[in-house]
This record gives sequence, C-alpha cells and structure tokens, in this order.
Amino acid sequence: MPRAGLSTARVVEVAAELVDERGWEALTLAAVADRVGVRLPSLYKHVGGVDHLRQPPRHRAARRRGVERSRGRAGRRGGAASAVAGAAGVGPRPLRPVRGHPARAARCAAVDPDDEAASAAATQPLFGRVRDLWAAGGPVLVDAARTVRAALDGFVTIEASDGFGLTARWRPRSPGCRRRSTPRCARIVSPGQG
Amino acid sequence: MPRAGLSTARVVEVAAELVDERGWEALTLAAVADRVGVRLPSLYKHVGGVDHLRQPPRHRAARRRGVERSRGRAGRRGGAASAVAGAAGVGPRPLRPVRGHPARAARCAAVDPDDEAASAAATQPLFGRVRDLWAAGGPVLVDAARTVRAALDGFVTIEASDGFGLTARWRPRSPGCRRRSTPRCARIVSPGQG
DNA sequence: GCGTTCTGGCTAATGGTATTAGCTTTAGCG
DNA sequence: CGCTAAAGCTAATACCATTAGCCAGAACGC
Repeated sequence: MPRAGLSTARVVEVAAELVDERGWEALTLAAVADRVGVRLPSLYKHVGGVDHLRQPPRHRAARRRGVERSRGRAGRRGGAASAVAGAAGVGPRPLRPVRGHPARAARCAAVDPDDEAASAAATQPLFGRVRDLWAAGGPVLVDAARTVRAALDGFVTIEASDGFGLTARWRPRSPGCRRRSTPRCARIVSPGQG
Repeated sequence: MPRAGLSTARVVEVAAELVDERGWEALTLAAVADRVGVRLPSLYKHVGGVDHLRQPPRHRAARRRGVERSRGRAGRRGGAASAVAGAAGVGPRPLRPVRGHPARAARCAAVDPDDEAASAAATQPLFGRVRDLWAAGGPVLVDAARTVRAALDGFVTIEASDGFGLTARWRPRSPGCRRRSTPRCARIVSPGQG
C-alpha cells in the first residue's frame, strides 16, 4: 500500500473544496476519502470525525490578529473592519468572493464571539451598508430587506441553538489522550421557500 | 394493530416539539416515530421524508397575512413589523420566546424572501435595535456586536448556499404523483469556538 | 546495514440512518 | 356483509460514521 501522504490540513482542505463545489449536504467522509484517494477509515488517522470537518477553523489565530489590528487602527478606515468585511465580500459588490463557496463563507463568518473588538470590527461595515440601503429606499430596499432578513435568521437561530455558547475543539490523537465528547454543533436548514 | 390516528400535522408538530426539546441533531424519523407510538416506516404515510420535517412551515399563509397587515398599517408602530418582531422576541428582552426552542425560531425566521413588504416589515425592528445599541456604546456594545455578527453569519451563509433561491415544497402522496427531487437544504454549523 | 518502533494505510464489523416494497389489518361506506 | 382505501406493519436495501485490529512501509537507533 503506497502512502497517500495525507495530513490533517490536507483533509480539511479537501473537505472545504467539496463543500464549495457540492454544498454541505455532500460533505461525507466517504466523499472526502474518495477524493483524496484513500479508504474511508483512514481519515480517522488525521481528523477526529466528520464534525471536525464541519467546524469553522482557527478562531484563535483570527482573534489575535483582529485584536492587534483594531488596537492599532481603531476608528480609521481599513484595518480589521475592512479586512474582515472584505474577506466576507460585504461591500458595493456584496458577497462576490463567497457566492458559490459555502465553506469559504463559513470561514469568513466565523468570528470569535468572545472577542468583542474583533466581532464589532468585523460587522460594522455590514451594519453601515444595511443602514444606507434602508435610507435609500426604492428598488434597493429589496436588498436591504433581504439583508436584514438574513440577519434575523442568523440572530434567532444562533441564539436559540446555543446562545453563542462555545463548542469543544477536536485535537489529533495522542497517547494517553482520550477523545472528548462530541462538540455541540447546531445545524439550521437554510430557509428556502416552504 | 390499533391505529394511532396520526396526520401530517400531528407528525410535523411532534417533530417540532422534539427539536425544541433536544435540538435539530435529535430530529430523526426514529425519534419521531417512537414519540408518536408508531413504527418508523409508518411515518411515510404522512410525511415525505425527514426533509419535510426540517422545512420551516407555511410561508404562503404567513406571506398573505404579512401583506394584508403591512398594507393596512404601513409606517405605523405595530402591525406586521412588531408582530413578527414580537414573535421572534426581538426587543428589550431579546429572544425570550425562542431561546431553547430552535424549531420555533426557525418558524419565526422563515419569512418568504420574495415578499419584499413582509420581509422588510419583519426585520425593521431588529435593524433599529442594532442601530440603537451601536449608538449607545459601552457595555451594550457587546450585544450589538453579537447581533451583527449573527447578521453576518446569516447573510453570508444564505447568500453562499443558494442566494435566496427557492426550494421545492413537499406535498402528500397522491396517485400518479411521483415524488420530486430532494429539496436543496443548506445546513450551517453554528460557529462555536474553533 | 539491520532491527525496532511508530505511523498511515487497510479490512472487517457494528450500529445508526433514511427509504422503498409489499403485506395485513382497520375504518368507512354502499 | 362485502368492498375499498388508508394506515399500520415487517423485511430488505443502501447509505453513513465509527471502532477494532492487522500489516506494511518509513524513520530511527545501534
């Protein structure tokens, strides 16, 4: 058996590709294993399970960066605010970079809720955009309505599911380290037309 | 075999109870069947499948009501705006009624995206609340940050998954009517700490 | 260079899930 | 009563995630 040369990062990356291409529904270990050219159980040598692949990555690093930037450039244009907003694609051409890339979207949207500075900085531009659209009225109001509707969805859903609670993070196996309990992962169904 | 006297409405209702009590993760046909006192496959006589139970209900009716109200009371305090906001619990005591009731939350959040009037009316109060919190600054800013972060989550996620597209709706079986393709249901993982 | 150890693959097995097919019983109606 | 349609049921299929345990290749100490 030749080795596939996998790593945790590689598996997570392929999973994200899969989600971007075929949506969250298509994210199964079988699909990931198939794509990296390995049998399914082999993935468990690199990731903790399917939940691991569903988690948005690296809050801690993002948090540190966010704090640094917002300290240095508070109040200015640019900095953490525009950086995160730019990453999420919120702006004149909303969501260009994430449209059709759900995994990337999850990554952008996942700001550490405990980091007030980063959270505030991340979302201020969106807030401003909604306000402007709303004030403008007319045809643009449709965009505003949709934006705020999405806000309501996210707000209600997250509050109702775990109230911005924390979830445990998976770590690679190491000797003497038992796997901890399954992280609490709330799922919502995207509200299409019912 | 005595009959359990089920109906589509009853099954959906029990499923919602289950979600409220134990979360979306616990919503399985087995659990629903157990709770209504019936074997699993029997549920297929009443619902189209598990996706049917996950869909937020009754956009059409909500839409009609929303239009009527927003026509009659546009611009006033109350009306559709405060009705939906009240249902969602957005206000001085945010989300009281839905906290711990994810199914109810999904129901509240699911406004027909095509109905601009209803959508706008539904979400205006949330928008106003965020603006006020933001303007107030200080400790309340945490709430504002979290609220807007949730907005970003919802916005980005929905846009990325189906861009506010429509999904098919399930109907009870009838002779000569084949089941249509599975509705597109995007799931997101609630962004806990990563 | 050789043997040991660790790592990353594998197969097999378990138990959960949704779904369909086809049978049986019940309820309702002439 | 007898027929029919609906509402249960069992059985079977085909996924899925997860764990256990085996085996070969790579890395490392001698």
